[in-house]
Amino acid sequence: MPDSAIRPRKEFGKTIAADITHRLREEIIACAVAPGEPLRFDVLRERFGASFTTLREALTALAAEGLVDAQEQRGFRVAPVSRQDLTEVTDARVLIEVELIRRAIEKGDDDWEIAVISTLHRLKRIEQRDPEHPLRDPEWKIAHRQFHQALVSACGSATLLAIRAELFDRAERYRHLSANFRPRPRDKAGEHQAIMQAAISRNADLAVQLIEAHIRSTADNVATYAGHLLDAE
Amino acid sequence: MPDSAIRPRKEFGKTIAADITHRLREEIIACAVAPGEPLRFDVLRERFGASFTTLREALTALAAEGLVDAQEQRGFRVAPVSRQDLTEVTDARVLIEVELIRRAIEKGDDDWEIAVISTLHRLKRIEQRDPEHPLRDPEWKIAHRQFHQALVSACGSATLLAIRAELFDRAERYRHLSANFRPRPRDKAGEHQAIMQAAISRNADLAVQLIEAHIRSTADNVATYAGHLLDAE
DNA sequence: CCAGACTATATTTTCGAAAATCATACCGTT
DNA sequence: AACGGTATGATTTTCGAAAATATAGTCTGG
Repeated sequence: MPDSAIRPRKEFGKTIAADITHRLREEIIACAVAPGEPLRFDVLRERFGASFTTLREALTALAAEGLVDAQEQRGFRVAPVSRQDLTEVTDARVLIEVELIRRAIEKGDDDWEIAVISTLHRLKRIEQRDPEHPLRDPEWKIAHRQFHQALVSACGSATLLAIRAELFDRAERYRHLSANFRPRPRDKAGEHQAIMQAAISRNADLAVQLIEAHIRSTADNVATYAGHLLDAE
Repeated sequence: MPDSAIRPRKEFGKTIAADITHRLREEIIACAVAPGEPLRFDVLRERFGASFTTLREALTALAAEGLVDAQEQRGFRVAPVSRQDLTEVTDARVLIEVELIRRAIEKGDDDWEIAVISTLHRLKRIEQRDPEHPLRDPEWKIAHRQFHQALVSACGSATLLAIRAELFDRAERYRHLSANFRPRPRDKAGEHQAIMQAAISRNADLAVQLIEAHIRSTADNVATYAGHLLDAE
């Protein structure tokens, strides 16, 4: 018997819909389903083993996050990618992340410092273990996400954190898009280390400068190595 | 086809789910259903004449917008209100709106100027007609929303405009919350006029200053006159 | 009288059939 | 051949019954 018969069906949420939302989100971010590709119910039904309405609920939630494009009466598709969208997501991320890092540095307590340091430590450990293709490693992705999350977690605004998280996901999809074409990842480890140090030493201006450069250079990389995918269609 | 001619079930969207999403959103913003109130399917079913799954889809969409609170396996409820949430929404609005007004002033073309002027004109006309309780007048609400939308529409970022729209809705719910207790609206007409003039004359710094004051004073008003509703639970 | 287990009821969540809608191919006419 | 309309098949959307889960109420043993 395959896993689905033995393993619990709901891994990430209490409801099947929430679980499928989570799984499909990860697949879209990882570009396991191509941008712009139609999401037909027959296919999804077989893949996720859920019914029409449950899938519909998941797709509706992802549409609100900007990862899925709902075309009324004509179904859903994976949100398309474009240079314009990449630019918008990048600019929005800079605007919000810069503000949040300032607030976090101002408000962060001991627990925040510990979270920043420990998440970076885990990230570096994973990078040491397998320094080749970080985006292919699910553990690296989680650790990377958690480090950036930890940096701003003390900002004091759940509202802005939620918006930041959505934008992070949308940006991560672009990183995956270019991962297959990028010859070699640049020195992210050093950048993360520098950001952490600036944050912990409460040097807000420096941290802001580093974060902005980090975000923008990632986006530039995507535009360079996945440009052909952004122009087509 | 004949059904829609007699009694159009779908007013705002092509699908029933999208229509209910829209109608329920307006009801929540207008505080026709109280913050924190449970949204039970029996009740919604009778009220909107739709089935479980269709309602579920609408509630999921509104949960993603922050107007509904989804409690897994325990149904949905109208998103609660609090001082903390009001502060977060206000701060987030200032952060984003200030940036967007700057971009709009920089990029806005003739069409933008026309949109700003004409939406303000309509707003003032409605205010002249019935200057008493603007928030009770659906037309005023729409015109007010459209004026503020027009101001930033030329910013060039659909992504940030969508985020801004969500925050605007969440803030509008707080305005409605305090509307019943506020003795008399302050001089909004004058503020709108001043914002428009600053924008059209491309005085970005002044426009930013006025917008921020506009947003914050509205929030202060809510905190003053609806404070008792924010502390209770 | 209380804590915990059990039962009954209320409510949410999920399912697959059925209705509605869209896309395509076909046909007849000009 | 080009065009417009229509039938056909594919796909989405909606429905209400059925399953799963939570909540309230009851009972029992201590």
